[in-house]
Amino acid sequence: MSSNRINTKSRILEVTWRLLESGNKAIRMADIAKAAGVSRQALYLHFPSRAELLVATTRHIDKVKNVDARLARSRSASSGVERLHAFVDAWGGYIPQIHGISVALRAMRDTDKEAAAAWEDRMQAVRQGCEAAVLAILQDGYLKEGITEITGVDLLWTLLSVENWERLVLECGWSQSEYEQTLKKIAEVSLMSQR
Amino acid sequence: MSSNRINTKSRILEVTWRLLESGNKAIRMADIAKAAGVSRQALYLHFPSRAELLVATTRHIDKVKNVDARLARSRSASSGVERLHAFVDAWGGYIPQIHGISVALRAMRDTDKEAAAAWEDRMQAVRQGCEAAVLAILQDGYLKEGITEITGVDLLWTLLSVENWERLVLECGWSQSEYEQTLKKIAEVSLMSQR
DNA sequence: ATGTCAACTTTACACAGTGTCAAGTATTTC
DNA sequence: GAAATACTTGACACTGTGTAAAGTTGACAT
Repeated sequence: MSSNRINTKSRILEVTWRLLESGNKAIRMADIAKAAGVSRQALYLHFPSRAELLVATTRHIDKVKNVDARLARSRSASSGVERLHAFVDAWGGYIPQIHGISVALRAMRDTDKEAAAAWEDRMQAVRQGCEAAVLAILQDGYLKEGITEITGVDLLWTLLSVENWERLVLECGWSQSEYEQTLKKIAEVSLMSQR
Repeated sequence: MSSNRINTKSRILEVTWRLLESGNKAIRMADIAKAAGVSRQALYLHFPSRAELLVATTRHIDKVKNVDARLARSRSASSGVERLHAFVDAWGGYIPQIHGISVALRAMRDTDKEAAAAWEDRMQAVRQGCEAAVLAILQDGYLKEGITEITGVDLLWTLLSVENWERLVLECGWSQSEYEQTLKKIAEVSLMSQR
């Protein structure tokens, strides 16, 4: 029954995702096992460690939610502003989906290299999106005076951090659209010369 | 020897501070004890738990660095912009000093209520500073259209988060003055109507 | 029908770090 | 010289991760 193994494996991933989404920050291996209806040890038959289970869950979510397609849309924009807006929509809209797992991964960063690397990787992908947007603005000739390409990317990347989303949406109670609109505006006034 | 007890206690606080400043994220009770030249158990004679030791260290740093005096200076500014700038200087300049302990406190938030409360408390103090600045801008009549007092505070508070400082200064390699200058500018263009 | 293999379960245990407990020691203080 | 203070030492409970080994169950092949 090799299909059984596959079923169990993806069931574990689904369950992990669901538990992390619940907002409970202290999800243990035992919790995941219980929710998946397997023994705690069975988890280690499929994933070598907690960190790798979380990383695999991230990849699983990416696959299901189709990140690539989301981000591709921002690449087709013609002008710099459009590209900026499209990217804020794409990434900003994706944050809520991966928020649960992002909390777990970040919490493991200090103790686990794998988790740190996985999060770093994800962040570099976001940074690339920022880079493309800033470059498009630069090529349009609208990059603000005093902002270099690099500092512009640093800035946009920082503005669009998951932590800022958490603060505004979860802590301050902003709606997702308020978040997206405001961040677009701030990114604009911070990066682009207004005429 | 009651003075001995006091010496040991403050030595523990100093050593904890120093170790946290070192950037090593995994400081254990045993490490602190060793560095302070006492047994691990002696720590529990002075502080009931790791969380309370960290909280006490925070208060100790505040006392030594004189936070209150720092923040008081921003309160004496006359105009809104000045107040904004003074607050960014005061808080932004304080972040590097408390960064080590802030990392430790935030890492404990998930598992420890005390640590969570201590950090929350600190953040609310910062928020009050933000509130005062935004209010001053509002009273000057320069608060940007579309920004309410509350959203303005949310925004400034988010911009001035320790996490954003970490990203720009530690991760992106900005200097402290680059950080301060840029944040002042962004806060200005985000919150104030430019004439 | 029987044996084999894969996908589990069960039980046990090592390990790290926090926090508790009890008994012992050294120095001061009255 | 007794009592109090500020420790030390050593043992241990607890939680969560990860490892190891032996047992169970069902599908499938011959």
